[in-house]
Amino acid sequence: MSGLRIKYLKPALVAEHLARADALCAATGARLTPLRRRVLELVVRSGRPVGAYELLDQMRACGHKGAPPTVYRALDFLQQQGLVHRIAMANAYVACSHPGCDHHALIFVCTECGNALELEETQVKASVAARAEAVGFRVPGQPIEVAGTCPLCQEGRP
Amino acid sequence: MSGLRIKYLKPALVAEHLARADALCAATGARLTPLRRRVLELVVRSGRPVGAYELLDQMRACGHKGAPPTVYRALDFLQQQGLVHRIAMANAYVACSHPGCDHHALIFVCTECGNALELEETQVKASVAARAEAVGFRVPGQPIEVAGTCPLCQEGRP
DNA sequence: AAACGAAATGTTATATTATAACGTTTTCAC
DNA sequence: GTGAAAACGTTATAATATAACATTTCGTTT
Repeated sequence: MSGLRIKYLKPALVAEHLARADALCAATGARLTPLRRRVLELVVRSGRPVGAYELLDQMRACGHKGAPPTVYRALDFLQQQGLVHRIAMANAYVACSHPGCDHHALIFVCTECGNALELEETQVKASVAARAEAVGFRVPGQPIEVAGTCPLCQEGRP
Repeated sequence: MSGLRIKYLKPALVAEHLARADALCAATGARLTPLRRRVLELVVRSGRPVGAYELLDQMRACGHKGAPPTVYRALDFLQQQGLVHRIAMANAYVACSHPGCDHHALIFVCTECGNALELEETQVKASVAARAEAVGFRVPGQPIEVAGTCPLCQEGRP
């Protein structure tokens, strides 16, 4: 991960994302508390996978006195609600781009810049499911991470 | 990960695996030193994904005075040679089941027992490649991790 | 064989990521 | 209001991984 292109989402898109989260949680009875909502907002605003301690620093920069468990608990909740995905290969967390739907099957992660692209997808999902069935594995609908190089980083731009 | 079934490979299979590694490294000029070979042997013998510190403990149990970098460097080398895969979701390392071929495309990882199953695969690989091309991502041939539950763990056996 | 440079290994310290454990506060149902 | 459960605060620590630099080994050249 060399040049970490910063990529903040437009405020309007952030607001829209949060509103959708509000609606989803209201529908399921899950409690999107101010703290959890704040963490989600930070993840959404980043527009890319961010580390837990990065989020913690941002919380602190905004005056919040928090420790790691604060962030990790919020992230756990957000993952359970399908609002955030954990990218294992990057030890990072990214906002789900289609919360509410469970079409999300594929996340391309750029090993150069750290950005990620989540796709709605059926073909890969289907072929994985077929293969899983063949060997007796049961696979839940979690997104699949694929490492690669994004278009921008392929052009030599760091 | 509840019941961690122990699953040691038969000595004959371990020897065969190591011999193949010897041959591959001899062919490419890579130096499979005693230390690296020892680490590979431990990974192969485990027959499942193992943590770096687990390997370190085994090294120490056999009288080797080593520190983390020792194991991590050996693992880095083995990964470069395609002899070992890192399972990011488990922070663990597993022997490649088809070293030398690059058919490996898919690794099912059981979140219950921690075992993994590596498959030679073309369908998933092809659909991922198609999707990657559509969005401009370049994806190297690294195996794809898929979390799930293995047949044994589905039967209630921990 | 001696000397050199590069690769590998040893060693110490520390960074990074994540969770355990327990106390306090808030929230909600009754 | 009261009690139980959920959420949050706080401290400490576990688990994973790497930085930095010294030493040794190895292959090559002289």
